[in-house]
Amino acid sequence: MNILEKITNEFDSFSKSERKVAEVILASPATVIHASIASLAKQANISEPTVNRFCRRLDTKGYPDFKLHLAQSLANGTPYVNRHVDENDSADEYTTKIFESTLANLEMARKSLDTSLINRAVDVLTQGRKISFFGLGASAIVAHDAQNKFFRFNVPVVYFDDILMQRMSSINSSQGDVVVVISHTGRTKPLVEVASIARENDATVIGITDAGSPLAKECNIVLSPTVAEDTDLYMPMASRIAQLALIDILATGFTLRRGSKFRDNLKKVKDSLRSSRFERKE
Amino acid sequence: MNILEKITNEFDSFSKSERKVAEVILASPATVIHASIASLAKQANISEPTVNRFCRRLDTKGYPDFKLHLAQSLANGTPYVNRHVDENDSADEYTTKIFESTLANLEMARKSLDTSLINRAVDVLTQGRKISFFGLGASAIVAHDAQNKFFRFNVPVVYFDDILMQRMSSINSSQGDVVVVISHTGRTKPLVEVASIARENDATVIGITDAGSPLAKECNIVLSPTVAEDTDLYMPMASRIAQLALIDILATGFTLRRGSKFRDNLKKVKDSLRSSRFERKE
DNA sequence: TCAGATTATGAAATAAATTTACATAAATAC
DNA sequence: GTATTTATGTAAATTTATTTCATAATCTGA
Repeated sequence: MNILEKITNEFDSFSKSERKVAEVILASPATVIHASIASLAKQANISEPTVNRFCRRLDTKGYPDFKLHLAQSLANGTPYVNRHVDENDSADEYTTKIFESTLANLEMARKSLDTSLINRAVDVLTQGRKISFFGLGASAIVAHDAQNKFFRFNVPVVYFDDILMQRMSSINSSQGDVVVVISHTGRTKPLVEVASIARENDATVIGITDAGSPLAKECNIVLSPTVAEDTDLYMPMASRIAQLALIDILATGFTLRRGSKFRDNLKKVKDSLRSSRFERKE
Repeated sequence: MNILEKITNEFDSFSKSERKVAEVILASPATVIHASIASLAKQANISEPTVNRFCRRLDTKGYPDFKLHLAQSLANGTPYVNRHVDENDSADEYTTKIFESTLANLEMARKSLDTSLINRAVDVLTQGRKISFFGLGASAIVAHDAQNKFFRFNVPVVYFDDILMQRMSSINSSQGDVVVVISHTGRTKPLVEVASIARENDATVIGITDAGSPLAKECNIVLSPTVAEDTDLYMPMASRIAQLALIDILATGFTLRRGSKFRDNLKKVKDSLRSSRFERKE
């Protein structure tokens, strides 16, 4: 764990003097990195050995080692899922915060994904006779993107963002068909029904959704890229970006499984666009 | 610059003894972090002051400061835009690579964005009478997503992924209208024409595209989230995720500009979904 | 509330690590 | 091949960090 987070977490268990040091450190960690133990002690109004004890309490070998850890925490660009945009933020500030939060959430999603399940999902996708991607609202975009990727592979693929079309399509599905349902919360009733219908018709259902949700229960395979609870406060943000990254992963897995000859297809699709483009001059 | 890269770059300009230290450091930087100047000197078979001079040569204050820099270089986890997926990668490997590349590219996009232009774009958007988002292919998804966000603000907003609709729509635009055209390359001929038509009809055109492209020339404001050249090798990946992050930023700027009363709107939209959802149990 | 125990803190001494000053060796130029 | 510059090492000085030990603060249980 990041030592800055550790200080924050354990703050309550610190003694009076330790809290003083902690406050000074948290206030400006970047300055502390270049301070000697003496100057830090002075800033915090405590003695040098107390600083030293503080460092050891945090499982470092001593003050210099502590500074090393601190430097590393800072270098990580500080992953602050929790840095919320504020009313009076400048363009510069909210831009930074949104990027930081997106990065931190992607990192989180990556850790939460089970690669053995990804592997199984890729298996299923490559063996599928027909692939359908269903999503509503922000997840419709992810489904749309998935179609855009998979159609390049020259496999039958459809995408619907209309609940009626999704229903009709899943009623017509059968063994060998793969249905991918996408929903961040996994609690959208009509979509849960769609998944259920698809299963009743023997299609394999892959869910890109919250692992414990009602939707997840209807799926054969559940992939759940988890992001921080509070990031989609007013509108979907981090969740859909994490879902898109997952689509990239599935598409990549798909092409790898299909072998190298197959990859020529991709090039063909890409080249087909050329005539509608302005040439690059360089 | 990363101090490890710096050592590599300047290696040729080092003296004989300096090279010895450099070699030891490059061989196992993680070990050096915990070594004293004496032990490093011994390992490199040179004297302590030489190590010290080596550190200063690299623009650090001395050995401890050098270790700090080194620690930070290591902490950065090494940004791997260039770690390409390999034929024989396991699910675990390609998952990691895609996440890393996405993260690195987002970081890159963040650095490339000019926040003062974002600020101007937000100005234009808040003052627009009607907002249109146009994109084709993978960028259509981004336009789709933008519509999904901006319609929540209760402003007239449309999105088209069909080139004919885009043309018709821009022919009908007029002063006060804002047209946002999205294209990674900025070289898709029909879309450049659409932008040109919109401008002729006095709409304000915001481009989310490559800064030097033909499309950029037709825009009043150009926002260009730059990603590494080779990441969209076979299909759009990093580019569209960076574009989506930019949409988040514009949408956030929009809500901030509109003030707090306005944010109730967002809550209303979100609440309206409740009845179609399964309740959470916890 | 108070004695006794425990824990926290700081002053001074010690130990460790780093830097400086200076001398010598190596490399380069003329 | 000597003069000059540059590179390196030894040893001393300085800075920095740690340990020891005494004292102060806090807590425990009658």
